[in-house]
Amino acid sequence: MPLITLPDGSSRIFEQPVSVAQVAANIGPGLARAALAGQVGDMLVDLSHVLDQDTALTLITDKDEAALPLIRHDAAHIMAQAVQELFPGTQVTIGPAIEDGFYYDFARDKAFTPDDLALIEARMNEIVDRDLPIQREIWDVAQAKQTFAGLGEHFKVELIDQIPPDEPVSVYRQGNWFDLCRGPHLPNTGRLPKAFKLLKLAGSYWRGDAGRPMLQRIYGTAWRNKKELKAYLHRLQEAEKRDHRKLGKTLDLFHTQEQAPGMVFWHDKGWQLYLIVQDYIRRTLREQGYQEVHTPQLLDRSLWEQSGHWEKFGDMIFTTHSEHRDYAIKPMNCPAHIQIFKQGLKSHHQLPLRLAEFGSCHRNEPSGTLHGLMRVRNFVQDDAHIFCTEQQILPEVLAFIDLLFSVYHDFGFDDVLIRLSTRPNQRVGDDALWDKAEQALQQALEQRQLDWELQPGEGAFYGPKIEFSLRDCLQRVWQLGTIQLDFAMPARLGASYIAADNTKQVPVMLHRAILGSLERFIGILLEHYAGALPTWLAPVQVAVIAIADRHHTYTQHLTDELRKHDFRATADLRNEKVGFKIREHTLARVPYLLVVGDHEVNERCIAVRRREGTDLGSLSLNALLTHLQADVADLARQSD
RNA sequence: GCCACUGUAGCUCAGUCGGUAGAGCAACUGAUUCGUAAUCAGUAGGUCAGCGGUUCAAUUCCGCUCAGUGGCUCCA
Repeated sequence: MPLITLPDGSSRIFEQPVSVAQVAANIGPGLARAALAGQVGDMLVDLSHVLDQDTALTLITDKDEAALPLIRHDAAHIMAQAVQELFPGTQVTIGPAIEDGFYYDFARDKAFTPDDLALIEARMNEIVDRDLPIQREIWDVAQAKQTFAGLGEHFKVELIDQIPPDEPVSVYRQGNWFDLCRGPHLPNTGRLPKAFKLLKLAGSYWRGDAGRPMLQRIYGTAWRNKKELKAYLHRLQEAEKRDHRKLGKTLDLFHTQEQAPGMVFWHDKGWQLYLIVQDYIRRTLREQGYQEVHTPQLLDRSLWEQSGHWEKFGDMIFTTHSEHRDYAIKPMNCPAHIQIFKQGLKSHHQLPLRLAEFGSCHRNEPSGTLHGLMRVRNFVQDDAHIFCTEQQILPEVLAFIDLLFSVYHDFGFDDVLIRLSTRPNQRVGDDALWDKAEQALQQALEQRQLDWELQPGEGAFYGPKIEFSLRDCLQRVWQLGTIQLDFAMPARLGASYIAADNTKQVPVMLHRAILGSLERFIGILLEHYAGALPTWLAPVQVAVIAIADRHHTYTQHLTDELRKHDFRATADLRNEKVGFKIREHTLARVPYLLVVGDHEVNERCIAVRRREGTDLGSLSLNALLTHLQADVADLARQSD
C-alpha cells in the first residue's frame, strides 16, 4: 500500500504497487498526457517505473527543466537508431546527454560526412513520427552479452562486462531497435519534441583513451520546443561574434601565421593591452611583497633532468645546442627561480621569499591542441614561486586566494570555477608529503568557504594544485590561475635555508599564477567583453573627432592635453563625415568619442559621446578629465 | 598526436560539372569641408596555402605537406 506524496504536500494511497504513469493518470488525464518521467528523490525514473513503497514523487513534464536531460538522452538514442538504419554495420557505443545537447559515439569504417547529418536528422524525424513505444527490459548478463556479440556490437559487450554484478542490465527497446542503457527514457519516440539539430562531427577515443580506437562522434542539440532551439542557435551565432580570434583581427590587436604556429604577433593595440595587464599585475605583486626577477631563456638540459621535467615532458621541450651542449628553451621558470634562491645562504628570517617573473616560456604543445590565444606554444605567465616553511603554507595559500579574487574582480570576473587536483599515478615524493600537501590546500579552500570540485589524480607530478578557471564565449573552460604545492623540486635542485635551530632545511615551494598565461587571459578578457574593454584596459580610450579642417588645431590640442594626462587618445583629422568617423570608432570599441566643431572651438568645450551611443553632453576639458579619471580608477568594477 | 572538415584580393565571401577568377568593404587618386553608426566618382589589387600526379589544359580531379577550425587525448 504505497503512500505517494506529491510536491504540493498532498498524498495519495494506492492498494498495490503503481507505476509513475498510473499515479499521473490518477491525478488527472491532462497530467497523464503531459508526463514524461518521474522524479524520486534525486533520481529520474521512467513512467513505467513501479513504486511499491511510500515515497515522494515529482512528475516531470516538458514544463520542467528536468525534462531536458531526458529529451537529450532520447535524442541520442533516436539518432543512434537512425544511424544504424541508414548505415548498417555501424556499431553503437555510448551516447549521453550533455550541457545544451547530446552526442553519440559510433564505430564505422567509413567516415560520416557533413551531408550525412542532414540524412540522419531526417530519419530521426521519421522515427519520432513512428511514435514507437520505448520499453525498459531487464536482461540476464549472459543473454545480453550473447545478443550484443551476435549483432557485432563489441563495444557494448565491453560495457556489459563492466556493469557491477549488483546492478541490473537494462535494455531500452524502441520498435525493433534496442540499446543497452541505464535510462530513464521517454515513454514513446513521439514524445521527443521536434526541436533538435545535429551540429558537428568529431573524433573521440573509445573510453577517452588515446591508446584505443578512434570513434566518430556526432554532436547535436535538443530542446523542449522550437523556440528554445532557435534561441540556442542564436546564442551560438552571437558567441561567434565574440570569438577572440575574430576580434583580434577586426580590432587590429594581433595575428598568427603559418610560419610561427602557436605563437603570436602582437600589433600595437594588442600589445598596449598586454602591457596594461602586465603593469597592473607587476604593481600588485610588488604591493604584496613579491620580488620581480628575470632569468635566462636557455638553460642546460642537466637542470631539467635533475628537476624531472626532462623525463616527463622531454618531447614537449624545445631544445637547441651549442658547442656540444644541449639547452632547453625554458618551458617554465621554476628551476631558474630555485637558482636565484640558492645564491647565498638563506635564513628562515627571509621566508617566505616570493620570486615573480614574467618569463617567456615555450612548450611544444601538440599541433591539434593549439587554439588562438588560449593554447599557444609561446606564452608569458604572471608566474611566481613562494619559498616558505611548512607553517607558512596555509597563510600564503590564503593570501594568494584573496589576491586572486581581488584581481579577477578588478578585471570584471566573478564567476570562477575552482578545482582541487590531487596526486597522480606518476609522481615524485612520498605519500606522507602528499597527504600533508593535499590537506593544506583543502583547508585553505574550506577556510574561505569556496565551492570547489575534486579532481582525483589530476595533480602535477610534484604536488597537488588548486586551479581557477573561467569560461570562454562557447562555454569552454580554461584554466587561468593556479597554486601548486611542491615539496619535491627544491630538494631535487638542492635548495635549503638555515632554520631557527641552526639546522639546514629544505623550503616548501608554492608555484602560483593568477592570470596564468597572459595570452590566454587576454583571449578570455576579449571574449568576456566582446571587445568592448573597460576604459582602463582599452588600447585607445578616447577618439577626438574633428568635423572640418578648421577644427584641427583645437582637436589636436585636446588630444595632446588628454595624452599629457596619461590617457590614450587619438585625433581623427581625416576628411570624412562625422557619422562615418563615429561609426568607425564605435566599431573599434573606443569608449569615448569627442566631437569638435564650431561650437566646441568657440565655447572651448567638448561634445562627449560613449561608445554605447549615450550622449554625455558638452563638457569642459577639466570636467572631462575628472570623468575619465573616475572611470579608469573604477577599473572593471561597474563601468559600462 | 588522433579523427573530420576548411584554405580564392588586406577583410568577409561568391565562383569554375577541368578552358588561368568576381562582389561588397578596405586601399589609392580626385571632388566634397560636412554635427553624432557608412559622401560621391574613378583606379589599382589575386602563381586561387605549398609541392607533386593525372590531363592537350588543373584554382577545380587525385596524392602528399603545411596551417587553421571543431572535437578527442594531452597540458609541468
